[in-house]
Amino acid sequence: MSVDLQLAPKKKRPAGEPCCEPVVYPDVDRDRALRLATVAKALGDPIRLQLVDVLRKHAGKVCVCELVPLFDIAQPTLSHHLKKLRDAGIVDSERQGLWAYYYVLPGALDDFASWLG
Amino acid sequence: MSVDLQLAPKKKRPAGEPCCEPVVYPDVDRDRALRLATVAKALGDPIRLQLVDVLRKHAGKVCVCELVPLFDIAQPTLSHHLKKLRDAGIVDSERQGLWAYYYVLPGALDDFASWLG
DNA sequence: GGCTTATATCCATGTCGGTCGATCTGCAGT
DNA sequence: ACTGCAGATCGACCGACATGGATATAAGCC
Repeated sequence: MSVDLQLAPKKKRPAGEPCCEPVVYPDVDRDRALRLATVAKALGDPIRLQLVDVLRKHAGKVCVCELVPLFDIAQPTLSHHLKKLRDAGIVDSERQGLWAYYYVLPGALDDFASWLG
Repeated sequence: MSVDLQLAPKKKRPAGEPCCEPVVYPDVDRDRALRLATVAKALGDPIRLQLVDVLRKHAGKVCVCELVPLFDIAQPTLSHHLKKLRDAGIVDSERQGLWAYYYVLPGALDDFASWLG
């Protein structure tokens, strides 16, 4: 787990020259780092990344039954990955009768994208 | 592991209406998804994300001895995280005498940033 | 009601990841 | 050579995660 970043205290150096120029300052506090890392971790699997890619490129909601044949994994595994993405706040789902439709939550990746610059 | 995405085959639906409009097409192939997910996974830890944030904001190379006091973790743990970032191709290090200096590899995050849009 | 289909949940298993203490490697200074 | 320090590696522990088979839930069709 991370902690709130603060300026590095001056420590005695063995020799004359310091190890590096001045200090290092942080811009991202612990909570924001946790939120950003949560999104990154959810995207840290090739299948989930491809899922998000497909959902983003496709305007509107996509039925799970369209997603299953795209990957070489069992259906419960795909459902598991979709749940991970839902828990990370990246996608959401909507049931219509037998089928479930998934879509990327608008702005879900904006914070991460702006951090990347 | 993911597979190459292809168009969803037409499957028989139980009732008349199809489950969703046409089909879904992919833009990211398996190899690119693997590369992007590797970067995302490396950023999927709050400490590593803060590390990258500090290194990016600081022009030039940063000594490890400046990084250690920023976090509430043991030194081997920080070294482990830095190694993860190095293995992911995000940062690199350079030794000068006793000290090691880390820096973000130029363009290491460009592909990921452009995927995010 | 009974059958089929779509999706989610449960469960077991094997692997991966974060953490830290101990230890090792280099380097610098005496 | 000896001592001290910075950083990396090793080993172990433990919890998290990916995977898939079996099962549950839920809705349409006959």
